[in-house]
Amino acid sequence: MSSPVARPLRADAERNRQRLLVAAQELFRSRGLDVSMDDIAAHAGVGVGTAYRRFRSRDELIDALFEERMGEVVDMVEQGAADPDPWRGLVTMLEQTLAMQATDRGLKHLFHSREHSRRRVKEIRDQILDTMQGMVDRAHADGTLRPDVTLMDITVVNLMVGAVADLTADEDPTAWRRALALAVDGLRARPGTGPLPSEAISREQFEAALECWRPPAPR
Amino acid sequence: MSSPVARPLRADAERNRQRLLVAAQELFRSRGLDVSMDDIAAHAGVGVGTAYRRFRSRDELIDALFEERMGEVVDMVEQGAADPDPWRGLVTMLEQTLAMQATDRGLKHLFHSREHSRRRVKEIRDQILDTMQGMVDRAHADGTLRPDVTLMDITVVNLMVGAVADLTADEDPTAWRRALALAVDGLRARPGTGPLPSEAISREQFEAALECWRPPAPR
DNA sequence: AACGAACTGGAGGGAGGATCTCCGGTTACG
DNA sequence: CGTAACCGGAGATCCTCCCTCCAGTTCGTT
Repeated sequence: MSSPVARPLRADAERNRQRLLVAAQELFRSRGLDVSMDDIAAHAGVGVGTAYRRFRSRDELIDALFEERMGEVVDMVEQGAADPDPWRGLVTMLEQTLAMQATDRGLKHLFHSREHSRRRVKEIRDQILDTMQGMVDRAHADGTLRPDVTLMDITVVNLMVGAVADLTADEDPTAWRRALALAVDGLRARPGTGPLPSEAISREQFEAALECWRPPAPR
Repeated sequence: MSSPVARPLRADAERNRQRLLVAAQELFRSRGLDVSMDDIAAHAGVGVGTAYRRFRSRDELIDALFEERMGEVVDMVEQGAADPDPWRGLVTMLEQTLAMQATDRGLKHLFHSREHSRRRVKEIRDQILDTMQGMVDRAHADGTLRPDVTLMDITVVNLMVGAVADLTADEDPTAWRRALALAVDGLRARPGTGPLPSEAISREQFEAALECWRPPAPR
């Protein structure tokens, strides 16, 4: 049996733990999860040894930071799903999740990796997709969403606008909004738009594609 | 003065040179330009030493392979510009250049790096953008292109559909066509579409953004 | 068929970068 | 004030990539 009461850390140790968490948070946000422990420790103004003493590995640090935050994304999606106007719900959902991606590459990275999906990410992603499927169905019934657009097309839009967000983040953090506006106009049902070419990608294909996303090269 | 007549390579040497070129071509296409000489040599069934004997550096190999191919991209764009219907020209131009990106990550990589733009890439890119500006102007005059869409928006569409092409290339090599169809519908002029949010990105910002593109992580 | 020049493969040295350990010195706190 | 807890960061280990070097092989010429 493990010790029932873990003695609290000494004051300096706890302070350093916090510093490490803050530093990791900042670096993960701006650069994605591929940040070395050396970088994190340096950014926290602490030795690497200290970093490894508090967090056995980078994964443990990631868990400590992101466990709760993943829920935020679920909330964004469900908030959109709760909108009585399905079209507006869909659009605000895209806006919200993209705003997240634009400001937190770490969280984005987490959702895109199968690496960390050994934990809860997979289930959360499935849950989100189920909710989104409902939104798509209602927007179809409503007649506002182009009928030949599928759930996977929505995720592809998310992916492609997300790419704009990634690449332009350091130059113009709002540039993705224009790209989203264009894409959203493409999603809207309208007379005279022919059927979409090719087939919609399958869910498995999409998961596989997600997996190899990497944050843009730092400059 | 350099030797006026370079003696031809011995038969085996020439054979290996060809093998290296083919191997490099294949790897660059499928993985982008970040392929090690070790990989190329191995893929050619040849020692690394041989690779370095024939090509002083990877850059030399890249030059040998891509010098002429860059012209193809210019042709694609100019072919679109020559279309009497400006809208159709714009769309086919996007299709062509994206089809290229979907099948040749090396060429894509070359166009996106400032690294290699010390050579001709920069001028070629400028030339392409000038031609495209003309297309955009004519499509505006024609009334088919949404009036608030700028040249840079077109390049952003290219970038974002290109991201889809990148990430889905191994799963479904045609998936990008659907994404392009959606985006193109968003570009079309239509009554009732409000002004686009945010500002169009500047050319300098776009160049900077391009630079940090990386091919997706291999699986 | 035999010889010298041209060529080959791949071991290995050097550079860089990440992970993780170890220990002499420092600090908190009962 | 003593000691258990904690600290920093040098450096061991393991990658991967670049590039060189040379003993051994192959070509093509005589």
